[in-house]
Amino acid sequence: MKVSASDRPPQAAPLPVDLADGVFPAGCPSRTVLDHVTSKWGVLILLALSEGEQRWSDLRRRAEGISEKMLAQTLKTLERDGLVRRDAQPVIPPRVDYSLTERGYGLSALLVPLVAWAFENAEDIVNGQR
Amino acid sequence: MKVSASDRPPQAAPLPVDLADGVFPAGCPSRTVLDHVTSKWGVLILLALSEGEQRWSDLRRRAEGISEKMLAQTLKTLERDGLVRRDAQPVIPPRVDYSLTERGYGLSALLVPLVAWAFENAEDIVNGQR
DNA sequence: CGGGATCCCCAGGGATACTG
DNA sequence: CAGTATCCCTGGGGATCCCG
Repeated sequence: MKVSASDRPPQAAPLPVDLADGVFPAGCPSRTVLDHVTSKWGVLILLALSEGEQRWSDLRRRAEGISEKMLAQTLKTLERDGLVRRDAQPVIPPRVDYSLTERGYGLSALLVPLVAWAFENAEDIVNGQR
Repeated sequence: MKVSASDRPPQAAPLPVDLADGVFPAGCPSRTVLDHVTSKWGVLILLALSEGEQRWSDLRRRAEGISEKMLAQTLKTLERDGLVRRDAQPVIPPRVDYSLTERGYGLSALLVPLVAWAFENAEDIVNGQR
């Protein structure tokens, strides 16, 4: 059964079926990946790295409020997902650089507009709260 | 000190300064908004609603695995943020329709490519794990 | 400097039961 | 049908100490 266009806002559009079928099921891999990528700190780290290579301490300062544990965990997850490259140099004191992989850059290109949207709409949203 | 272009992958680009300043600080509103929007269930609900108006029970079935508590909580948060519109009809049995607001649609337009990315890359990513 | 290992805590979230 | 209320628990995540 079809629904006439006037029944819903003009912007409403059906998702590609394979996308809908692929993401909504409970156990699907895309859910896991989505969780990694949209995690509280994951977004910020990915965003920071989209500006280029950064050191551990840079990231720690950049993602204000992150604990060492969560930074390590987030970076490890993103590295396992093939989104972040880790370059450890065997010097004293140690120096480790993190950067995005090709795939990581592809993702960050989608994340940047999202974060920009959040930034632009944040004030309106919190104001509407009261 | 400047870094020459060859030192980093060609895709690396600085974020707009106001964006970087706005999102990385700990207490900023954009962090909160971002957390709502990228929350585990928030993304799926927003995505489902991007296809048009849906009822509570539709959403519950769609976002497979969500508990009633989390569905209620997620919808309430998104409604407070002005992203989701709630239309309760005073009939027996009750019927409540949820749909995206104008702002919600703007957001979903950014979310769809992200979820599509997750779906397309999910297999590669989990395969790379072993 | 860049982490790893531990301990510990509370709130995020599930399950169940009830209601308008 | 569309929620609310309650109980309960575990694992996400902070704090701290240590090590190469």
